[in-house]
Amino acid sequence: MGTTKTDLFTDAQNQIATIAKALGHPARVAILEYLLKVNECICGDIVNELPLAQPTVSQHLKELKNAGLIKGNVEGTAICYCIDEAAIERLQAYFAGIASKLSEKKKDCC
Amino acid sequence: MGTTKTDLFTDAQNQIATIAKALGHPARVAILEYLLKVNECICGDIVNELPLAQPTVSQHLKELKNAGLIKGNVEGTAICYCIDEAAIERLQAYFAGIASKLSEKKKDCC
DNA sequence: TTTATTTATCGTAATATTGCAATATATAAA
DNA sequence: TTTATATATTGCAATATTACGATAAATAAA
Repeated sequence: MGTTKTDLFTDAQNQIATIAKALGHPARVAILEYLLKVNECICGDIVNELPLAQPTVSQHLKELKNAGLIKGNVEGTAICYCIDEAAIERLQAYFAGIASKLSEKKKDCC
Repeated sequence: MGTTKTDLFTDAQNQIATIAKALGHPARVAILEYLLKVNECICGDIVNELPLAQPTVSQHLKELKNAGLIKGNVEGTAICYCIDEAAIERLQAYFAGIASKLSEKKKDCC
């Protein structure tokens, strides 16, 4: 118990869930928005932007990276992080698809 | 510890995180997709669609409802569930906004 | 080499999530 | 009222997440 039964669902469902889960924490949303605001690779600097301790930020960055939402390369002493467009586009396409299917049908329920 | 420090982030960041978190489990993605496929209110039936026990499904439905992703009304013995368009549209707009800002800038990094 | 700086990892405590059996609740049907 | 059916809640065990201090690793600068 306590473990998500991923084998019972499709790959597509698991992939969406993985990306969504990575954004399921405000610190990780804040990191994404900061990377977007600066709009270029950030080398160092992210830790100072967040009201959390350095190991905690490092852990959140790792989760975003594992989920494919950000990319990062070693750049000397610092690390160069930026948003991975592919993941964002996948999410955007997914929800746009749902929204368009929803608009096709009746709203007179619930 | 173990608790997310929501007070350190903006309301907007917490709202996105809450909705994303609700979709951070494949069973809840599957529920959303099932509601979309049927494209009308579902009264009963959801439990049979998922490979999980009834209390587990009930719990997932509760989380989707708390996050505002689905709506549900009591309908006799059954419960009528359907997708809440507003939440989907908020997500779609959020990611579309990120995607468009990303496309404005250089890609020659990371 | 030594020192400073930056990020990652380890270890751990507190809390949250997942899943389900058992049970409760609520309504429909007999 | 009794029975059947559908969903919710409770309680619990297993696991995951969150957060951070301490420490390691890796590179730049002195």
